[in-house]
Amino acid sequence: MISKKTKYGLKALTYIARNDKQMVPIALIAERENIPHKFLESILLLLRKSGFLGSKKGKGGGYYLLKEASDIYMTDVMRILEGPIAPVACVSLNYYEKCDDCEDETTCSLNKLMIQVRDANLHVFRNTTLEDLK
Amino acid sequence: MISKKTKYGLKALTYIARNDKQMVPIALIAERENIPHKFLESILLLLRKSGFLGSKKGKGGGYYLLKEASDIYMTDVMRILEGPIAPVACVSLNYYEKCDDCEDETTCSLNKLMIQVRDANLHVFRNTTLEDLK
DNA sequence: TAATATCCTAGTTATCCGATAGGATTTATA
DNA sequence: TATAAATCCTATCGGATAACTAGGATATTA
Repeated sequence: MISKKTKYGLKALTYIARNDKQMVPIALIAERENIPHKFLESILLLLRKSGFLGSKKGKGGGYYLLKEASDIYMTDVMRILEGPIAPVACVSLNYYEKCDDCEDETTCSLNKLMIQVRDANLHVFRNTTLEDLK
Repeated sequence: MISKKTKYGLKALTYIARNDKQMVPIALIAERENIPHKFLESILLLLRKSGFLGSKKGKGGGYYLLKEASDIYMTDVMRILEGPIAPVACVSLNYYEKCDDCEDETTCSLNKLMIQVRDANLHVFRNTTLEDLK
């Protein structure tokens, strides 16, 4: 199950994408999408620092997409918001970590299944961009 | 990412499946698979109460499969150990729950993506049995 | 009756999730 | 130039959950 952070983040990105070429303030998204204002603030800050969003301060300011929605892939968004796409770190492409309970990955009984799950999810996320959520 | 409970549970089931027709005591699995004994105990208890395992107390006792490994589907195991397969409750087949932030699921921007993710995972789990992990 | 198992309930500890507080900074506009 | 409207940033907090442990009750075998 994905976190609320991820869910809110995706909804916010979609909202911003729908209002492209305009500044979208946090307060507007928060209200329309029923997301706690301060929580959303921290999420948008993260998305900005991760290079998805630009922002402008002050009156009339807000957030906007730095790229075309069709160039924003779910793989990248999910990794920032939710973390690894793989179900276990030992089969993660971007967040690899060795299992401490497992001697040898090649003989681990779960390895094949975990890779299948990873790839199934990757396939979906690689073939979906923010444009598809609009 | 799956919990250690799920990981340990799957490893234990596989271990038991490999030693089918024999009683397998917790202590043996714990040692061979590097799983904390007491933690594993609670997991096997759950798997027994969920109908995957049978057990026998006392000397020479242990756990055994109640069904053929090829009849134990990952969908069922994952739902018990990990919970919903769906990434959000509002697209879950077995654990459905309405979103509190969402008015209408049919117009929710995430709905289609979430269903795709759910189905991708379901497809893997429906086509994998414990036999495949042996 | 001693050794070996599971059964069961109830903890404990640490981490993370979800959300909030409160001010600093920047910008537009009246 | 004052003020309102935004983001920026750090810090914090309560509650839930994950991971694991304790300790005995109960059953079985030899």
